[in-house]
Amino acid sequence: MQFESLPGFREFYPEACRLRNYIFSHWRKVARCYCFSEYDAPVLEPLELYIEKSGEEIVGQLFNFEDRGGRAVALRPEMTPSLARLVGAKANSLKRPVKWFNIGEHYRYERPQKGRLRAFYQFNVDIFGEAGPAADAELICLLIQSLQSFGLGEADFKLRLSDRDLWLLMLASEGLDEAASAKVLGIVDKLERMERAKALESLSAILGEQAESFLGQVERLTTIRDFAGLRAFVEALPLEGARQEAARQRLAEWTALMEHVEAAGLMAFLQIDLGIVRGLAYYTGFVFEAFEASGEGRALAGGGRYDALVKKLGGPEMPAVGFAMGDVTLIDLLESKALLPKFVDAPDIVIVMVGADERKLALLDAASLRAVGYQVNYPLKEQGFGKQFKAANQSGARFALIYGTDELARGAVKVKDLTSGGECEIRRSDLLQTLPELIEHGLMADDGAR
RNA sequence: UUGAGGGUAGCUUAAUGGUAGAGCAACGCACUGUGACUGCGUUUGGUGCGAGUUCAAAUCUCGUCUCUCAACCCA
Repeated sequence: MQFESLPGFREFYPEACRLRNYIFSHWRKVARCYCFSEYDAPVLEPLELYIEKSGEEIVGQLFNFEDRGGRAVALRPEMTPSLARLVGAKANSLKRPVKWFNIGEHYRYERPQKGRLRAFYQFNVDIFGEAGPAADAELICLLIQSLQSFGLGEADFKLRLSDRDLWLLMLASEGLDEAASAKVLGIVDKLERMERAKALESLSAILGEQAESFLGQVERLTTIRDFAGLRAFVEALPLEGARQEAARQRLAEWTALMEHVEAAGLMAFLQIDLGIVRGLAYYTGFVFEAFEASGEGRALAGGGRYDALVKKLGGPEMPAVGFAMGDVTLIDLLESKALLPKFVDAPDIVIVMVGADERKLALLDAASLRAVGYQVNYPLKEQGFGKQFKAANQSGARFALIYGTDELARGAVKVKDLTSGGECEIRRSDLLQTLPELIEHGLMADDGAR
C-alpha cells in the first residue's frame, strides 16, 4: 500500500525544514527585539470557540470532528480566539501592555491554491491593554522590520493602512445604520477585484438610487494615498456634533500613528489605502495588510485593532491590536525575489581515518570536539582514503582531520583545510586549543612547512 | 463546493495506438594515505489508481485520486 500526504499538507524534507526554520528564526528574532514574549496554545480547540468568534459559516472551513468524549472539536484555523481566551483569563494579573507572539501551525479545510494550503504556519503578534495608536504603530513597525529582515526593501513590499472607524463615520454621514455599513464594507473589501457594474448593482440593493453617487464617493476615498488628501476628505464630510468630534479625534490618532512610524524611519513602507477593510467584522479601528509592492498576489500579512473581541469571548474589556503573517505567501515572495539563501548543513570537521585502531582514537576526539560544539562527522563504516576524502569534500566541511598511523604514532593528527588544500600536523592534546584559530584564519596551501 | 490544465524512475524528461528510452542523482568498482576530474558498471518504472475500447493503450474513452491555476472564501 502506497501512502501520500494529505492534500494541502507539506512534508518537510531537510532542505525545506531548514528553510522553515530560517523563516521562524527571523520572525522570532524580530519579535524578541521588540520585547514580545512567546506563548503557545492548543492545536485542538472546542469548535464552539470559533463559531462564537466567526459564526456558523466558519465550520465549513475547519478541520472539525467529534472526539471520543462527544465533544465537538476543531484544529485551530487561527490563533486569535485562543489568545483572547488566554489573555482574558488572566487579564487582571498581566502587566500591561501585554506584548505576546506565537509561531504555530494552523489548519483550514479549503482547496489549496497559490499561497494557500490546508496546513500553514503563522507568525501572530499582538498587544493587549493599550488603546492608543502607539500600539498599532509598534506592530506596524514590527511587521515592516520582520519583512525587512529577509532582505525585502521598500521596492519589494508596502504596508497598506486603513481605518474602519473612518469608514463607519463616512458611512454614518451617508445615513447608513450599522447593519447596512457592515454590508457595504463587505462590498468595499471586494471592490478591487470586482467589476464596477457589479459593485454598483450590489450597492443599489442597499442604497437604492444613491448608489451611483455613493460609489463615486467610495472611489474618491479609496484612491487617496496621502494624509493631506485623507484629512481634506474627512473634514469635508457632512458630520455634526459628536461625530464631527469623533472624526477630529480620529485624524489626531492618524497623525500620532504616522509620526511614530516616521520617527522610526519606516515611513517609506507605509501606504494609505482605505481600500483595505479586512473581511472580518470584529476589527474596530486601524487595519492594515502587507503586499508585494506591485499589489499582486495574496496579502503577506494582515491585522488591525480588535478592541471588542476579548470581552466577546468571555474576558474583560481589553483593547487589542495584532497581526498575522503566513509562511506560504512569504516563501513564495522570497523565492520570486531570489532572497532565499542557499542552505547547507556543512560540518565544521570531517574525520578521515585509516583503520579500526585509529577509529577508536578518532571517536574519542570527535566526542570531545562535539562536546564543545563543533559539528563533526566521520564515515560510519570503514572506507578507503580516496572515498573518504571525496565524501569529506562533498559534505562542504571546512577541515578534515586525518587519523593516520604515522601521525598517531607521534601523538598527532593531520589537519587539512579542504578549501585551500593546506595541511599541518597538530598534537591531539592541542586540538581544542588550536582549532579555533585554524577555523578563524584557515590554512594556507604552504602552511605545512611551519 | 465549481471550472480549466497536468500526473511516465528520487528529479528533469523522450516515446501520438506497435519492444517504455535517456540525462541527472544514488549506489558500486577502478581507488588500502589525499578530494572536487574521469572511466566502467549497477539499481530504479508496468506510465497516479480503476475500468473500458482494441489484435495491441503511456497514447483513445469514462470514473476516481492528486497536483497546479482560477472562482468562492480569506480568520
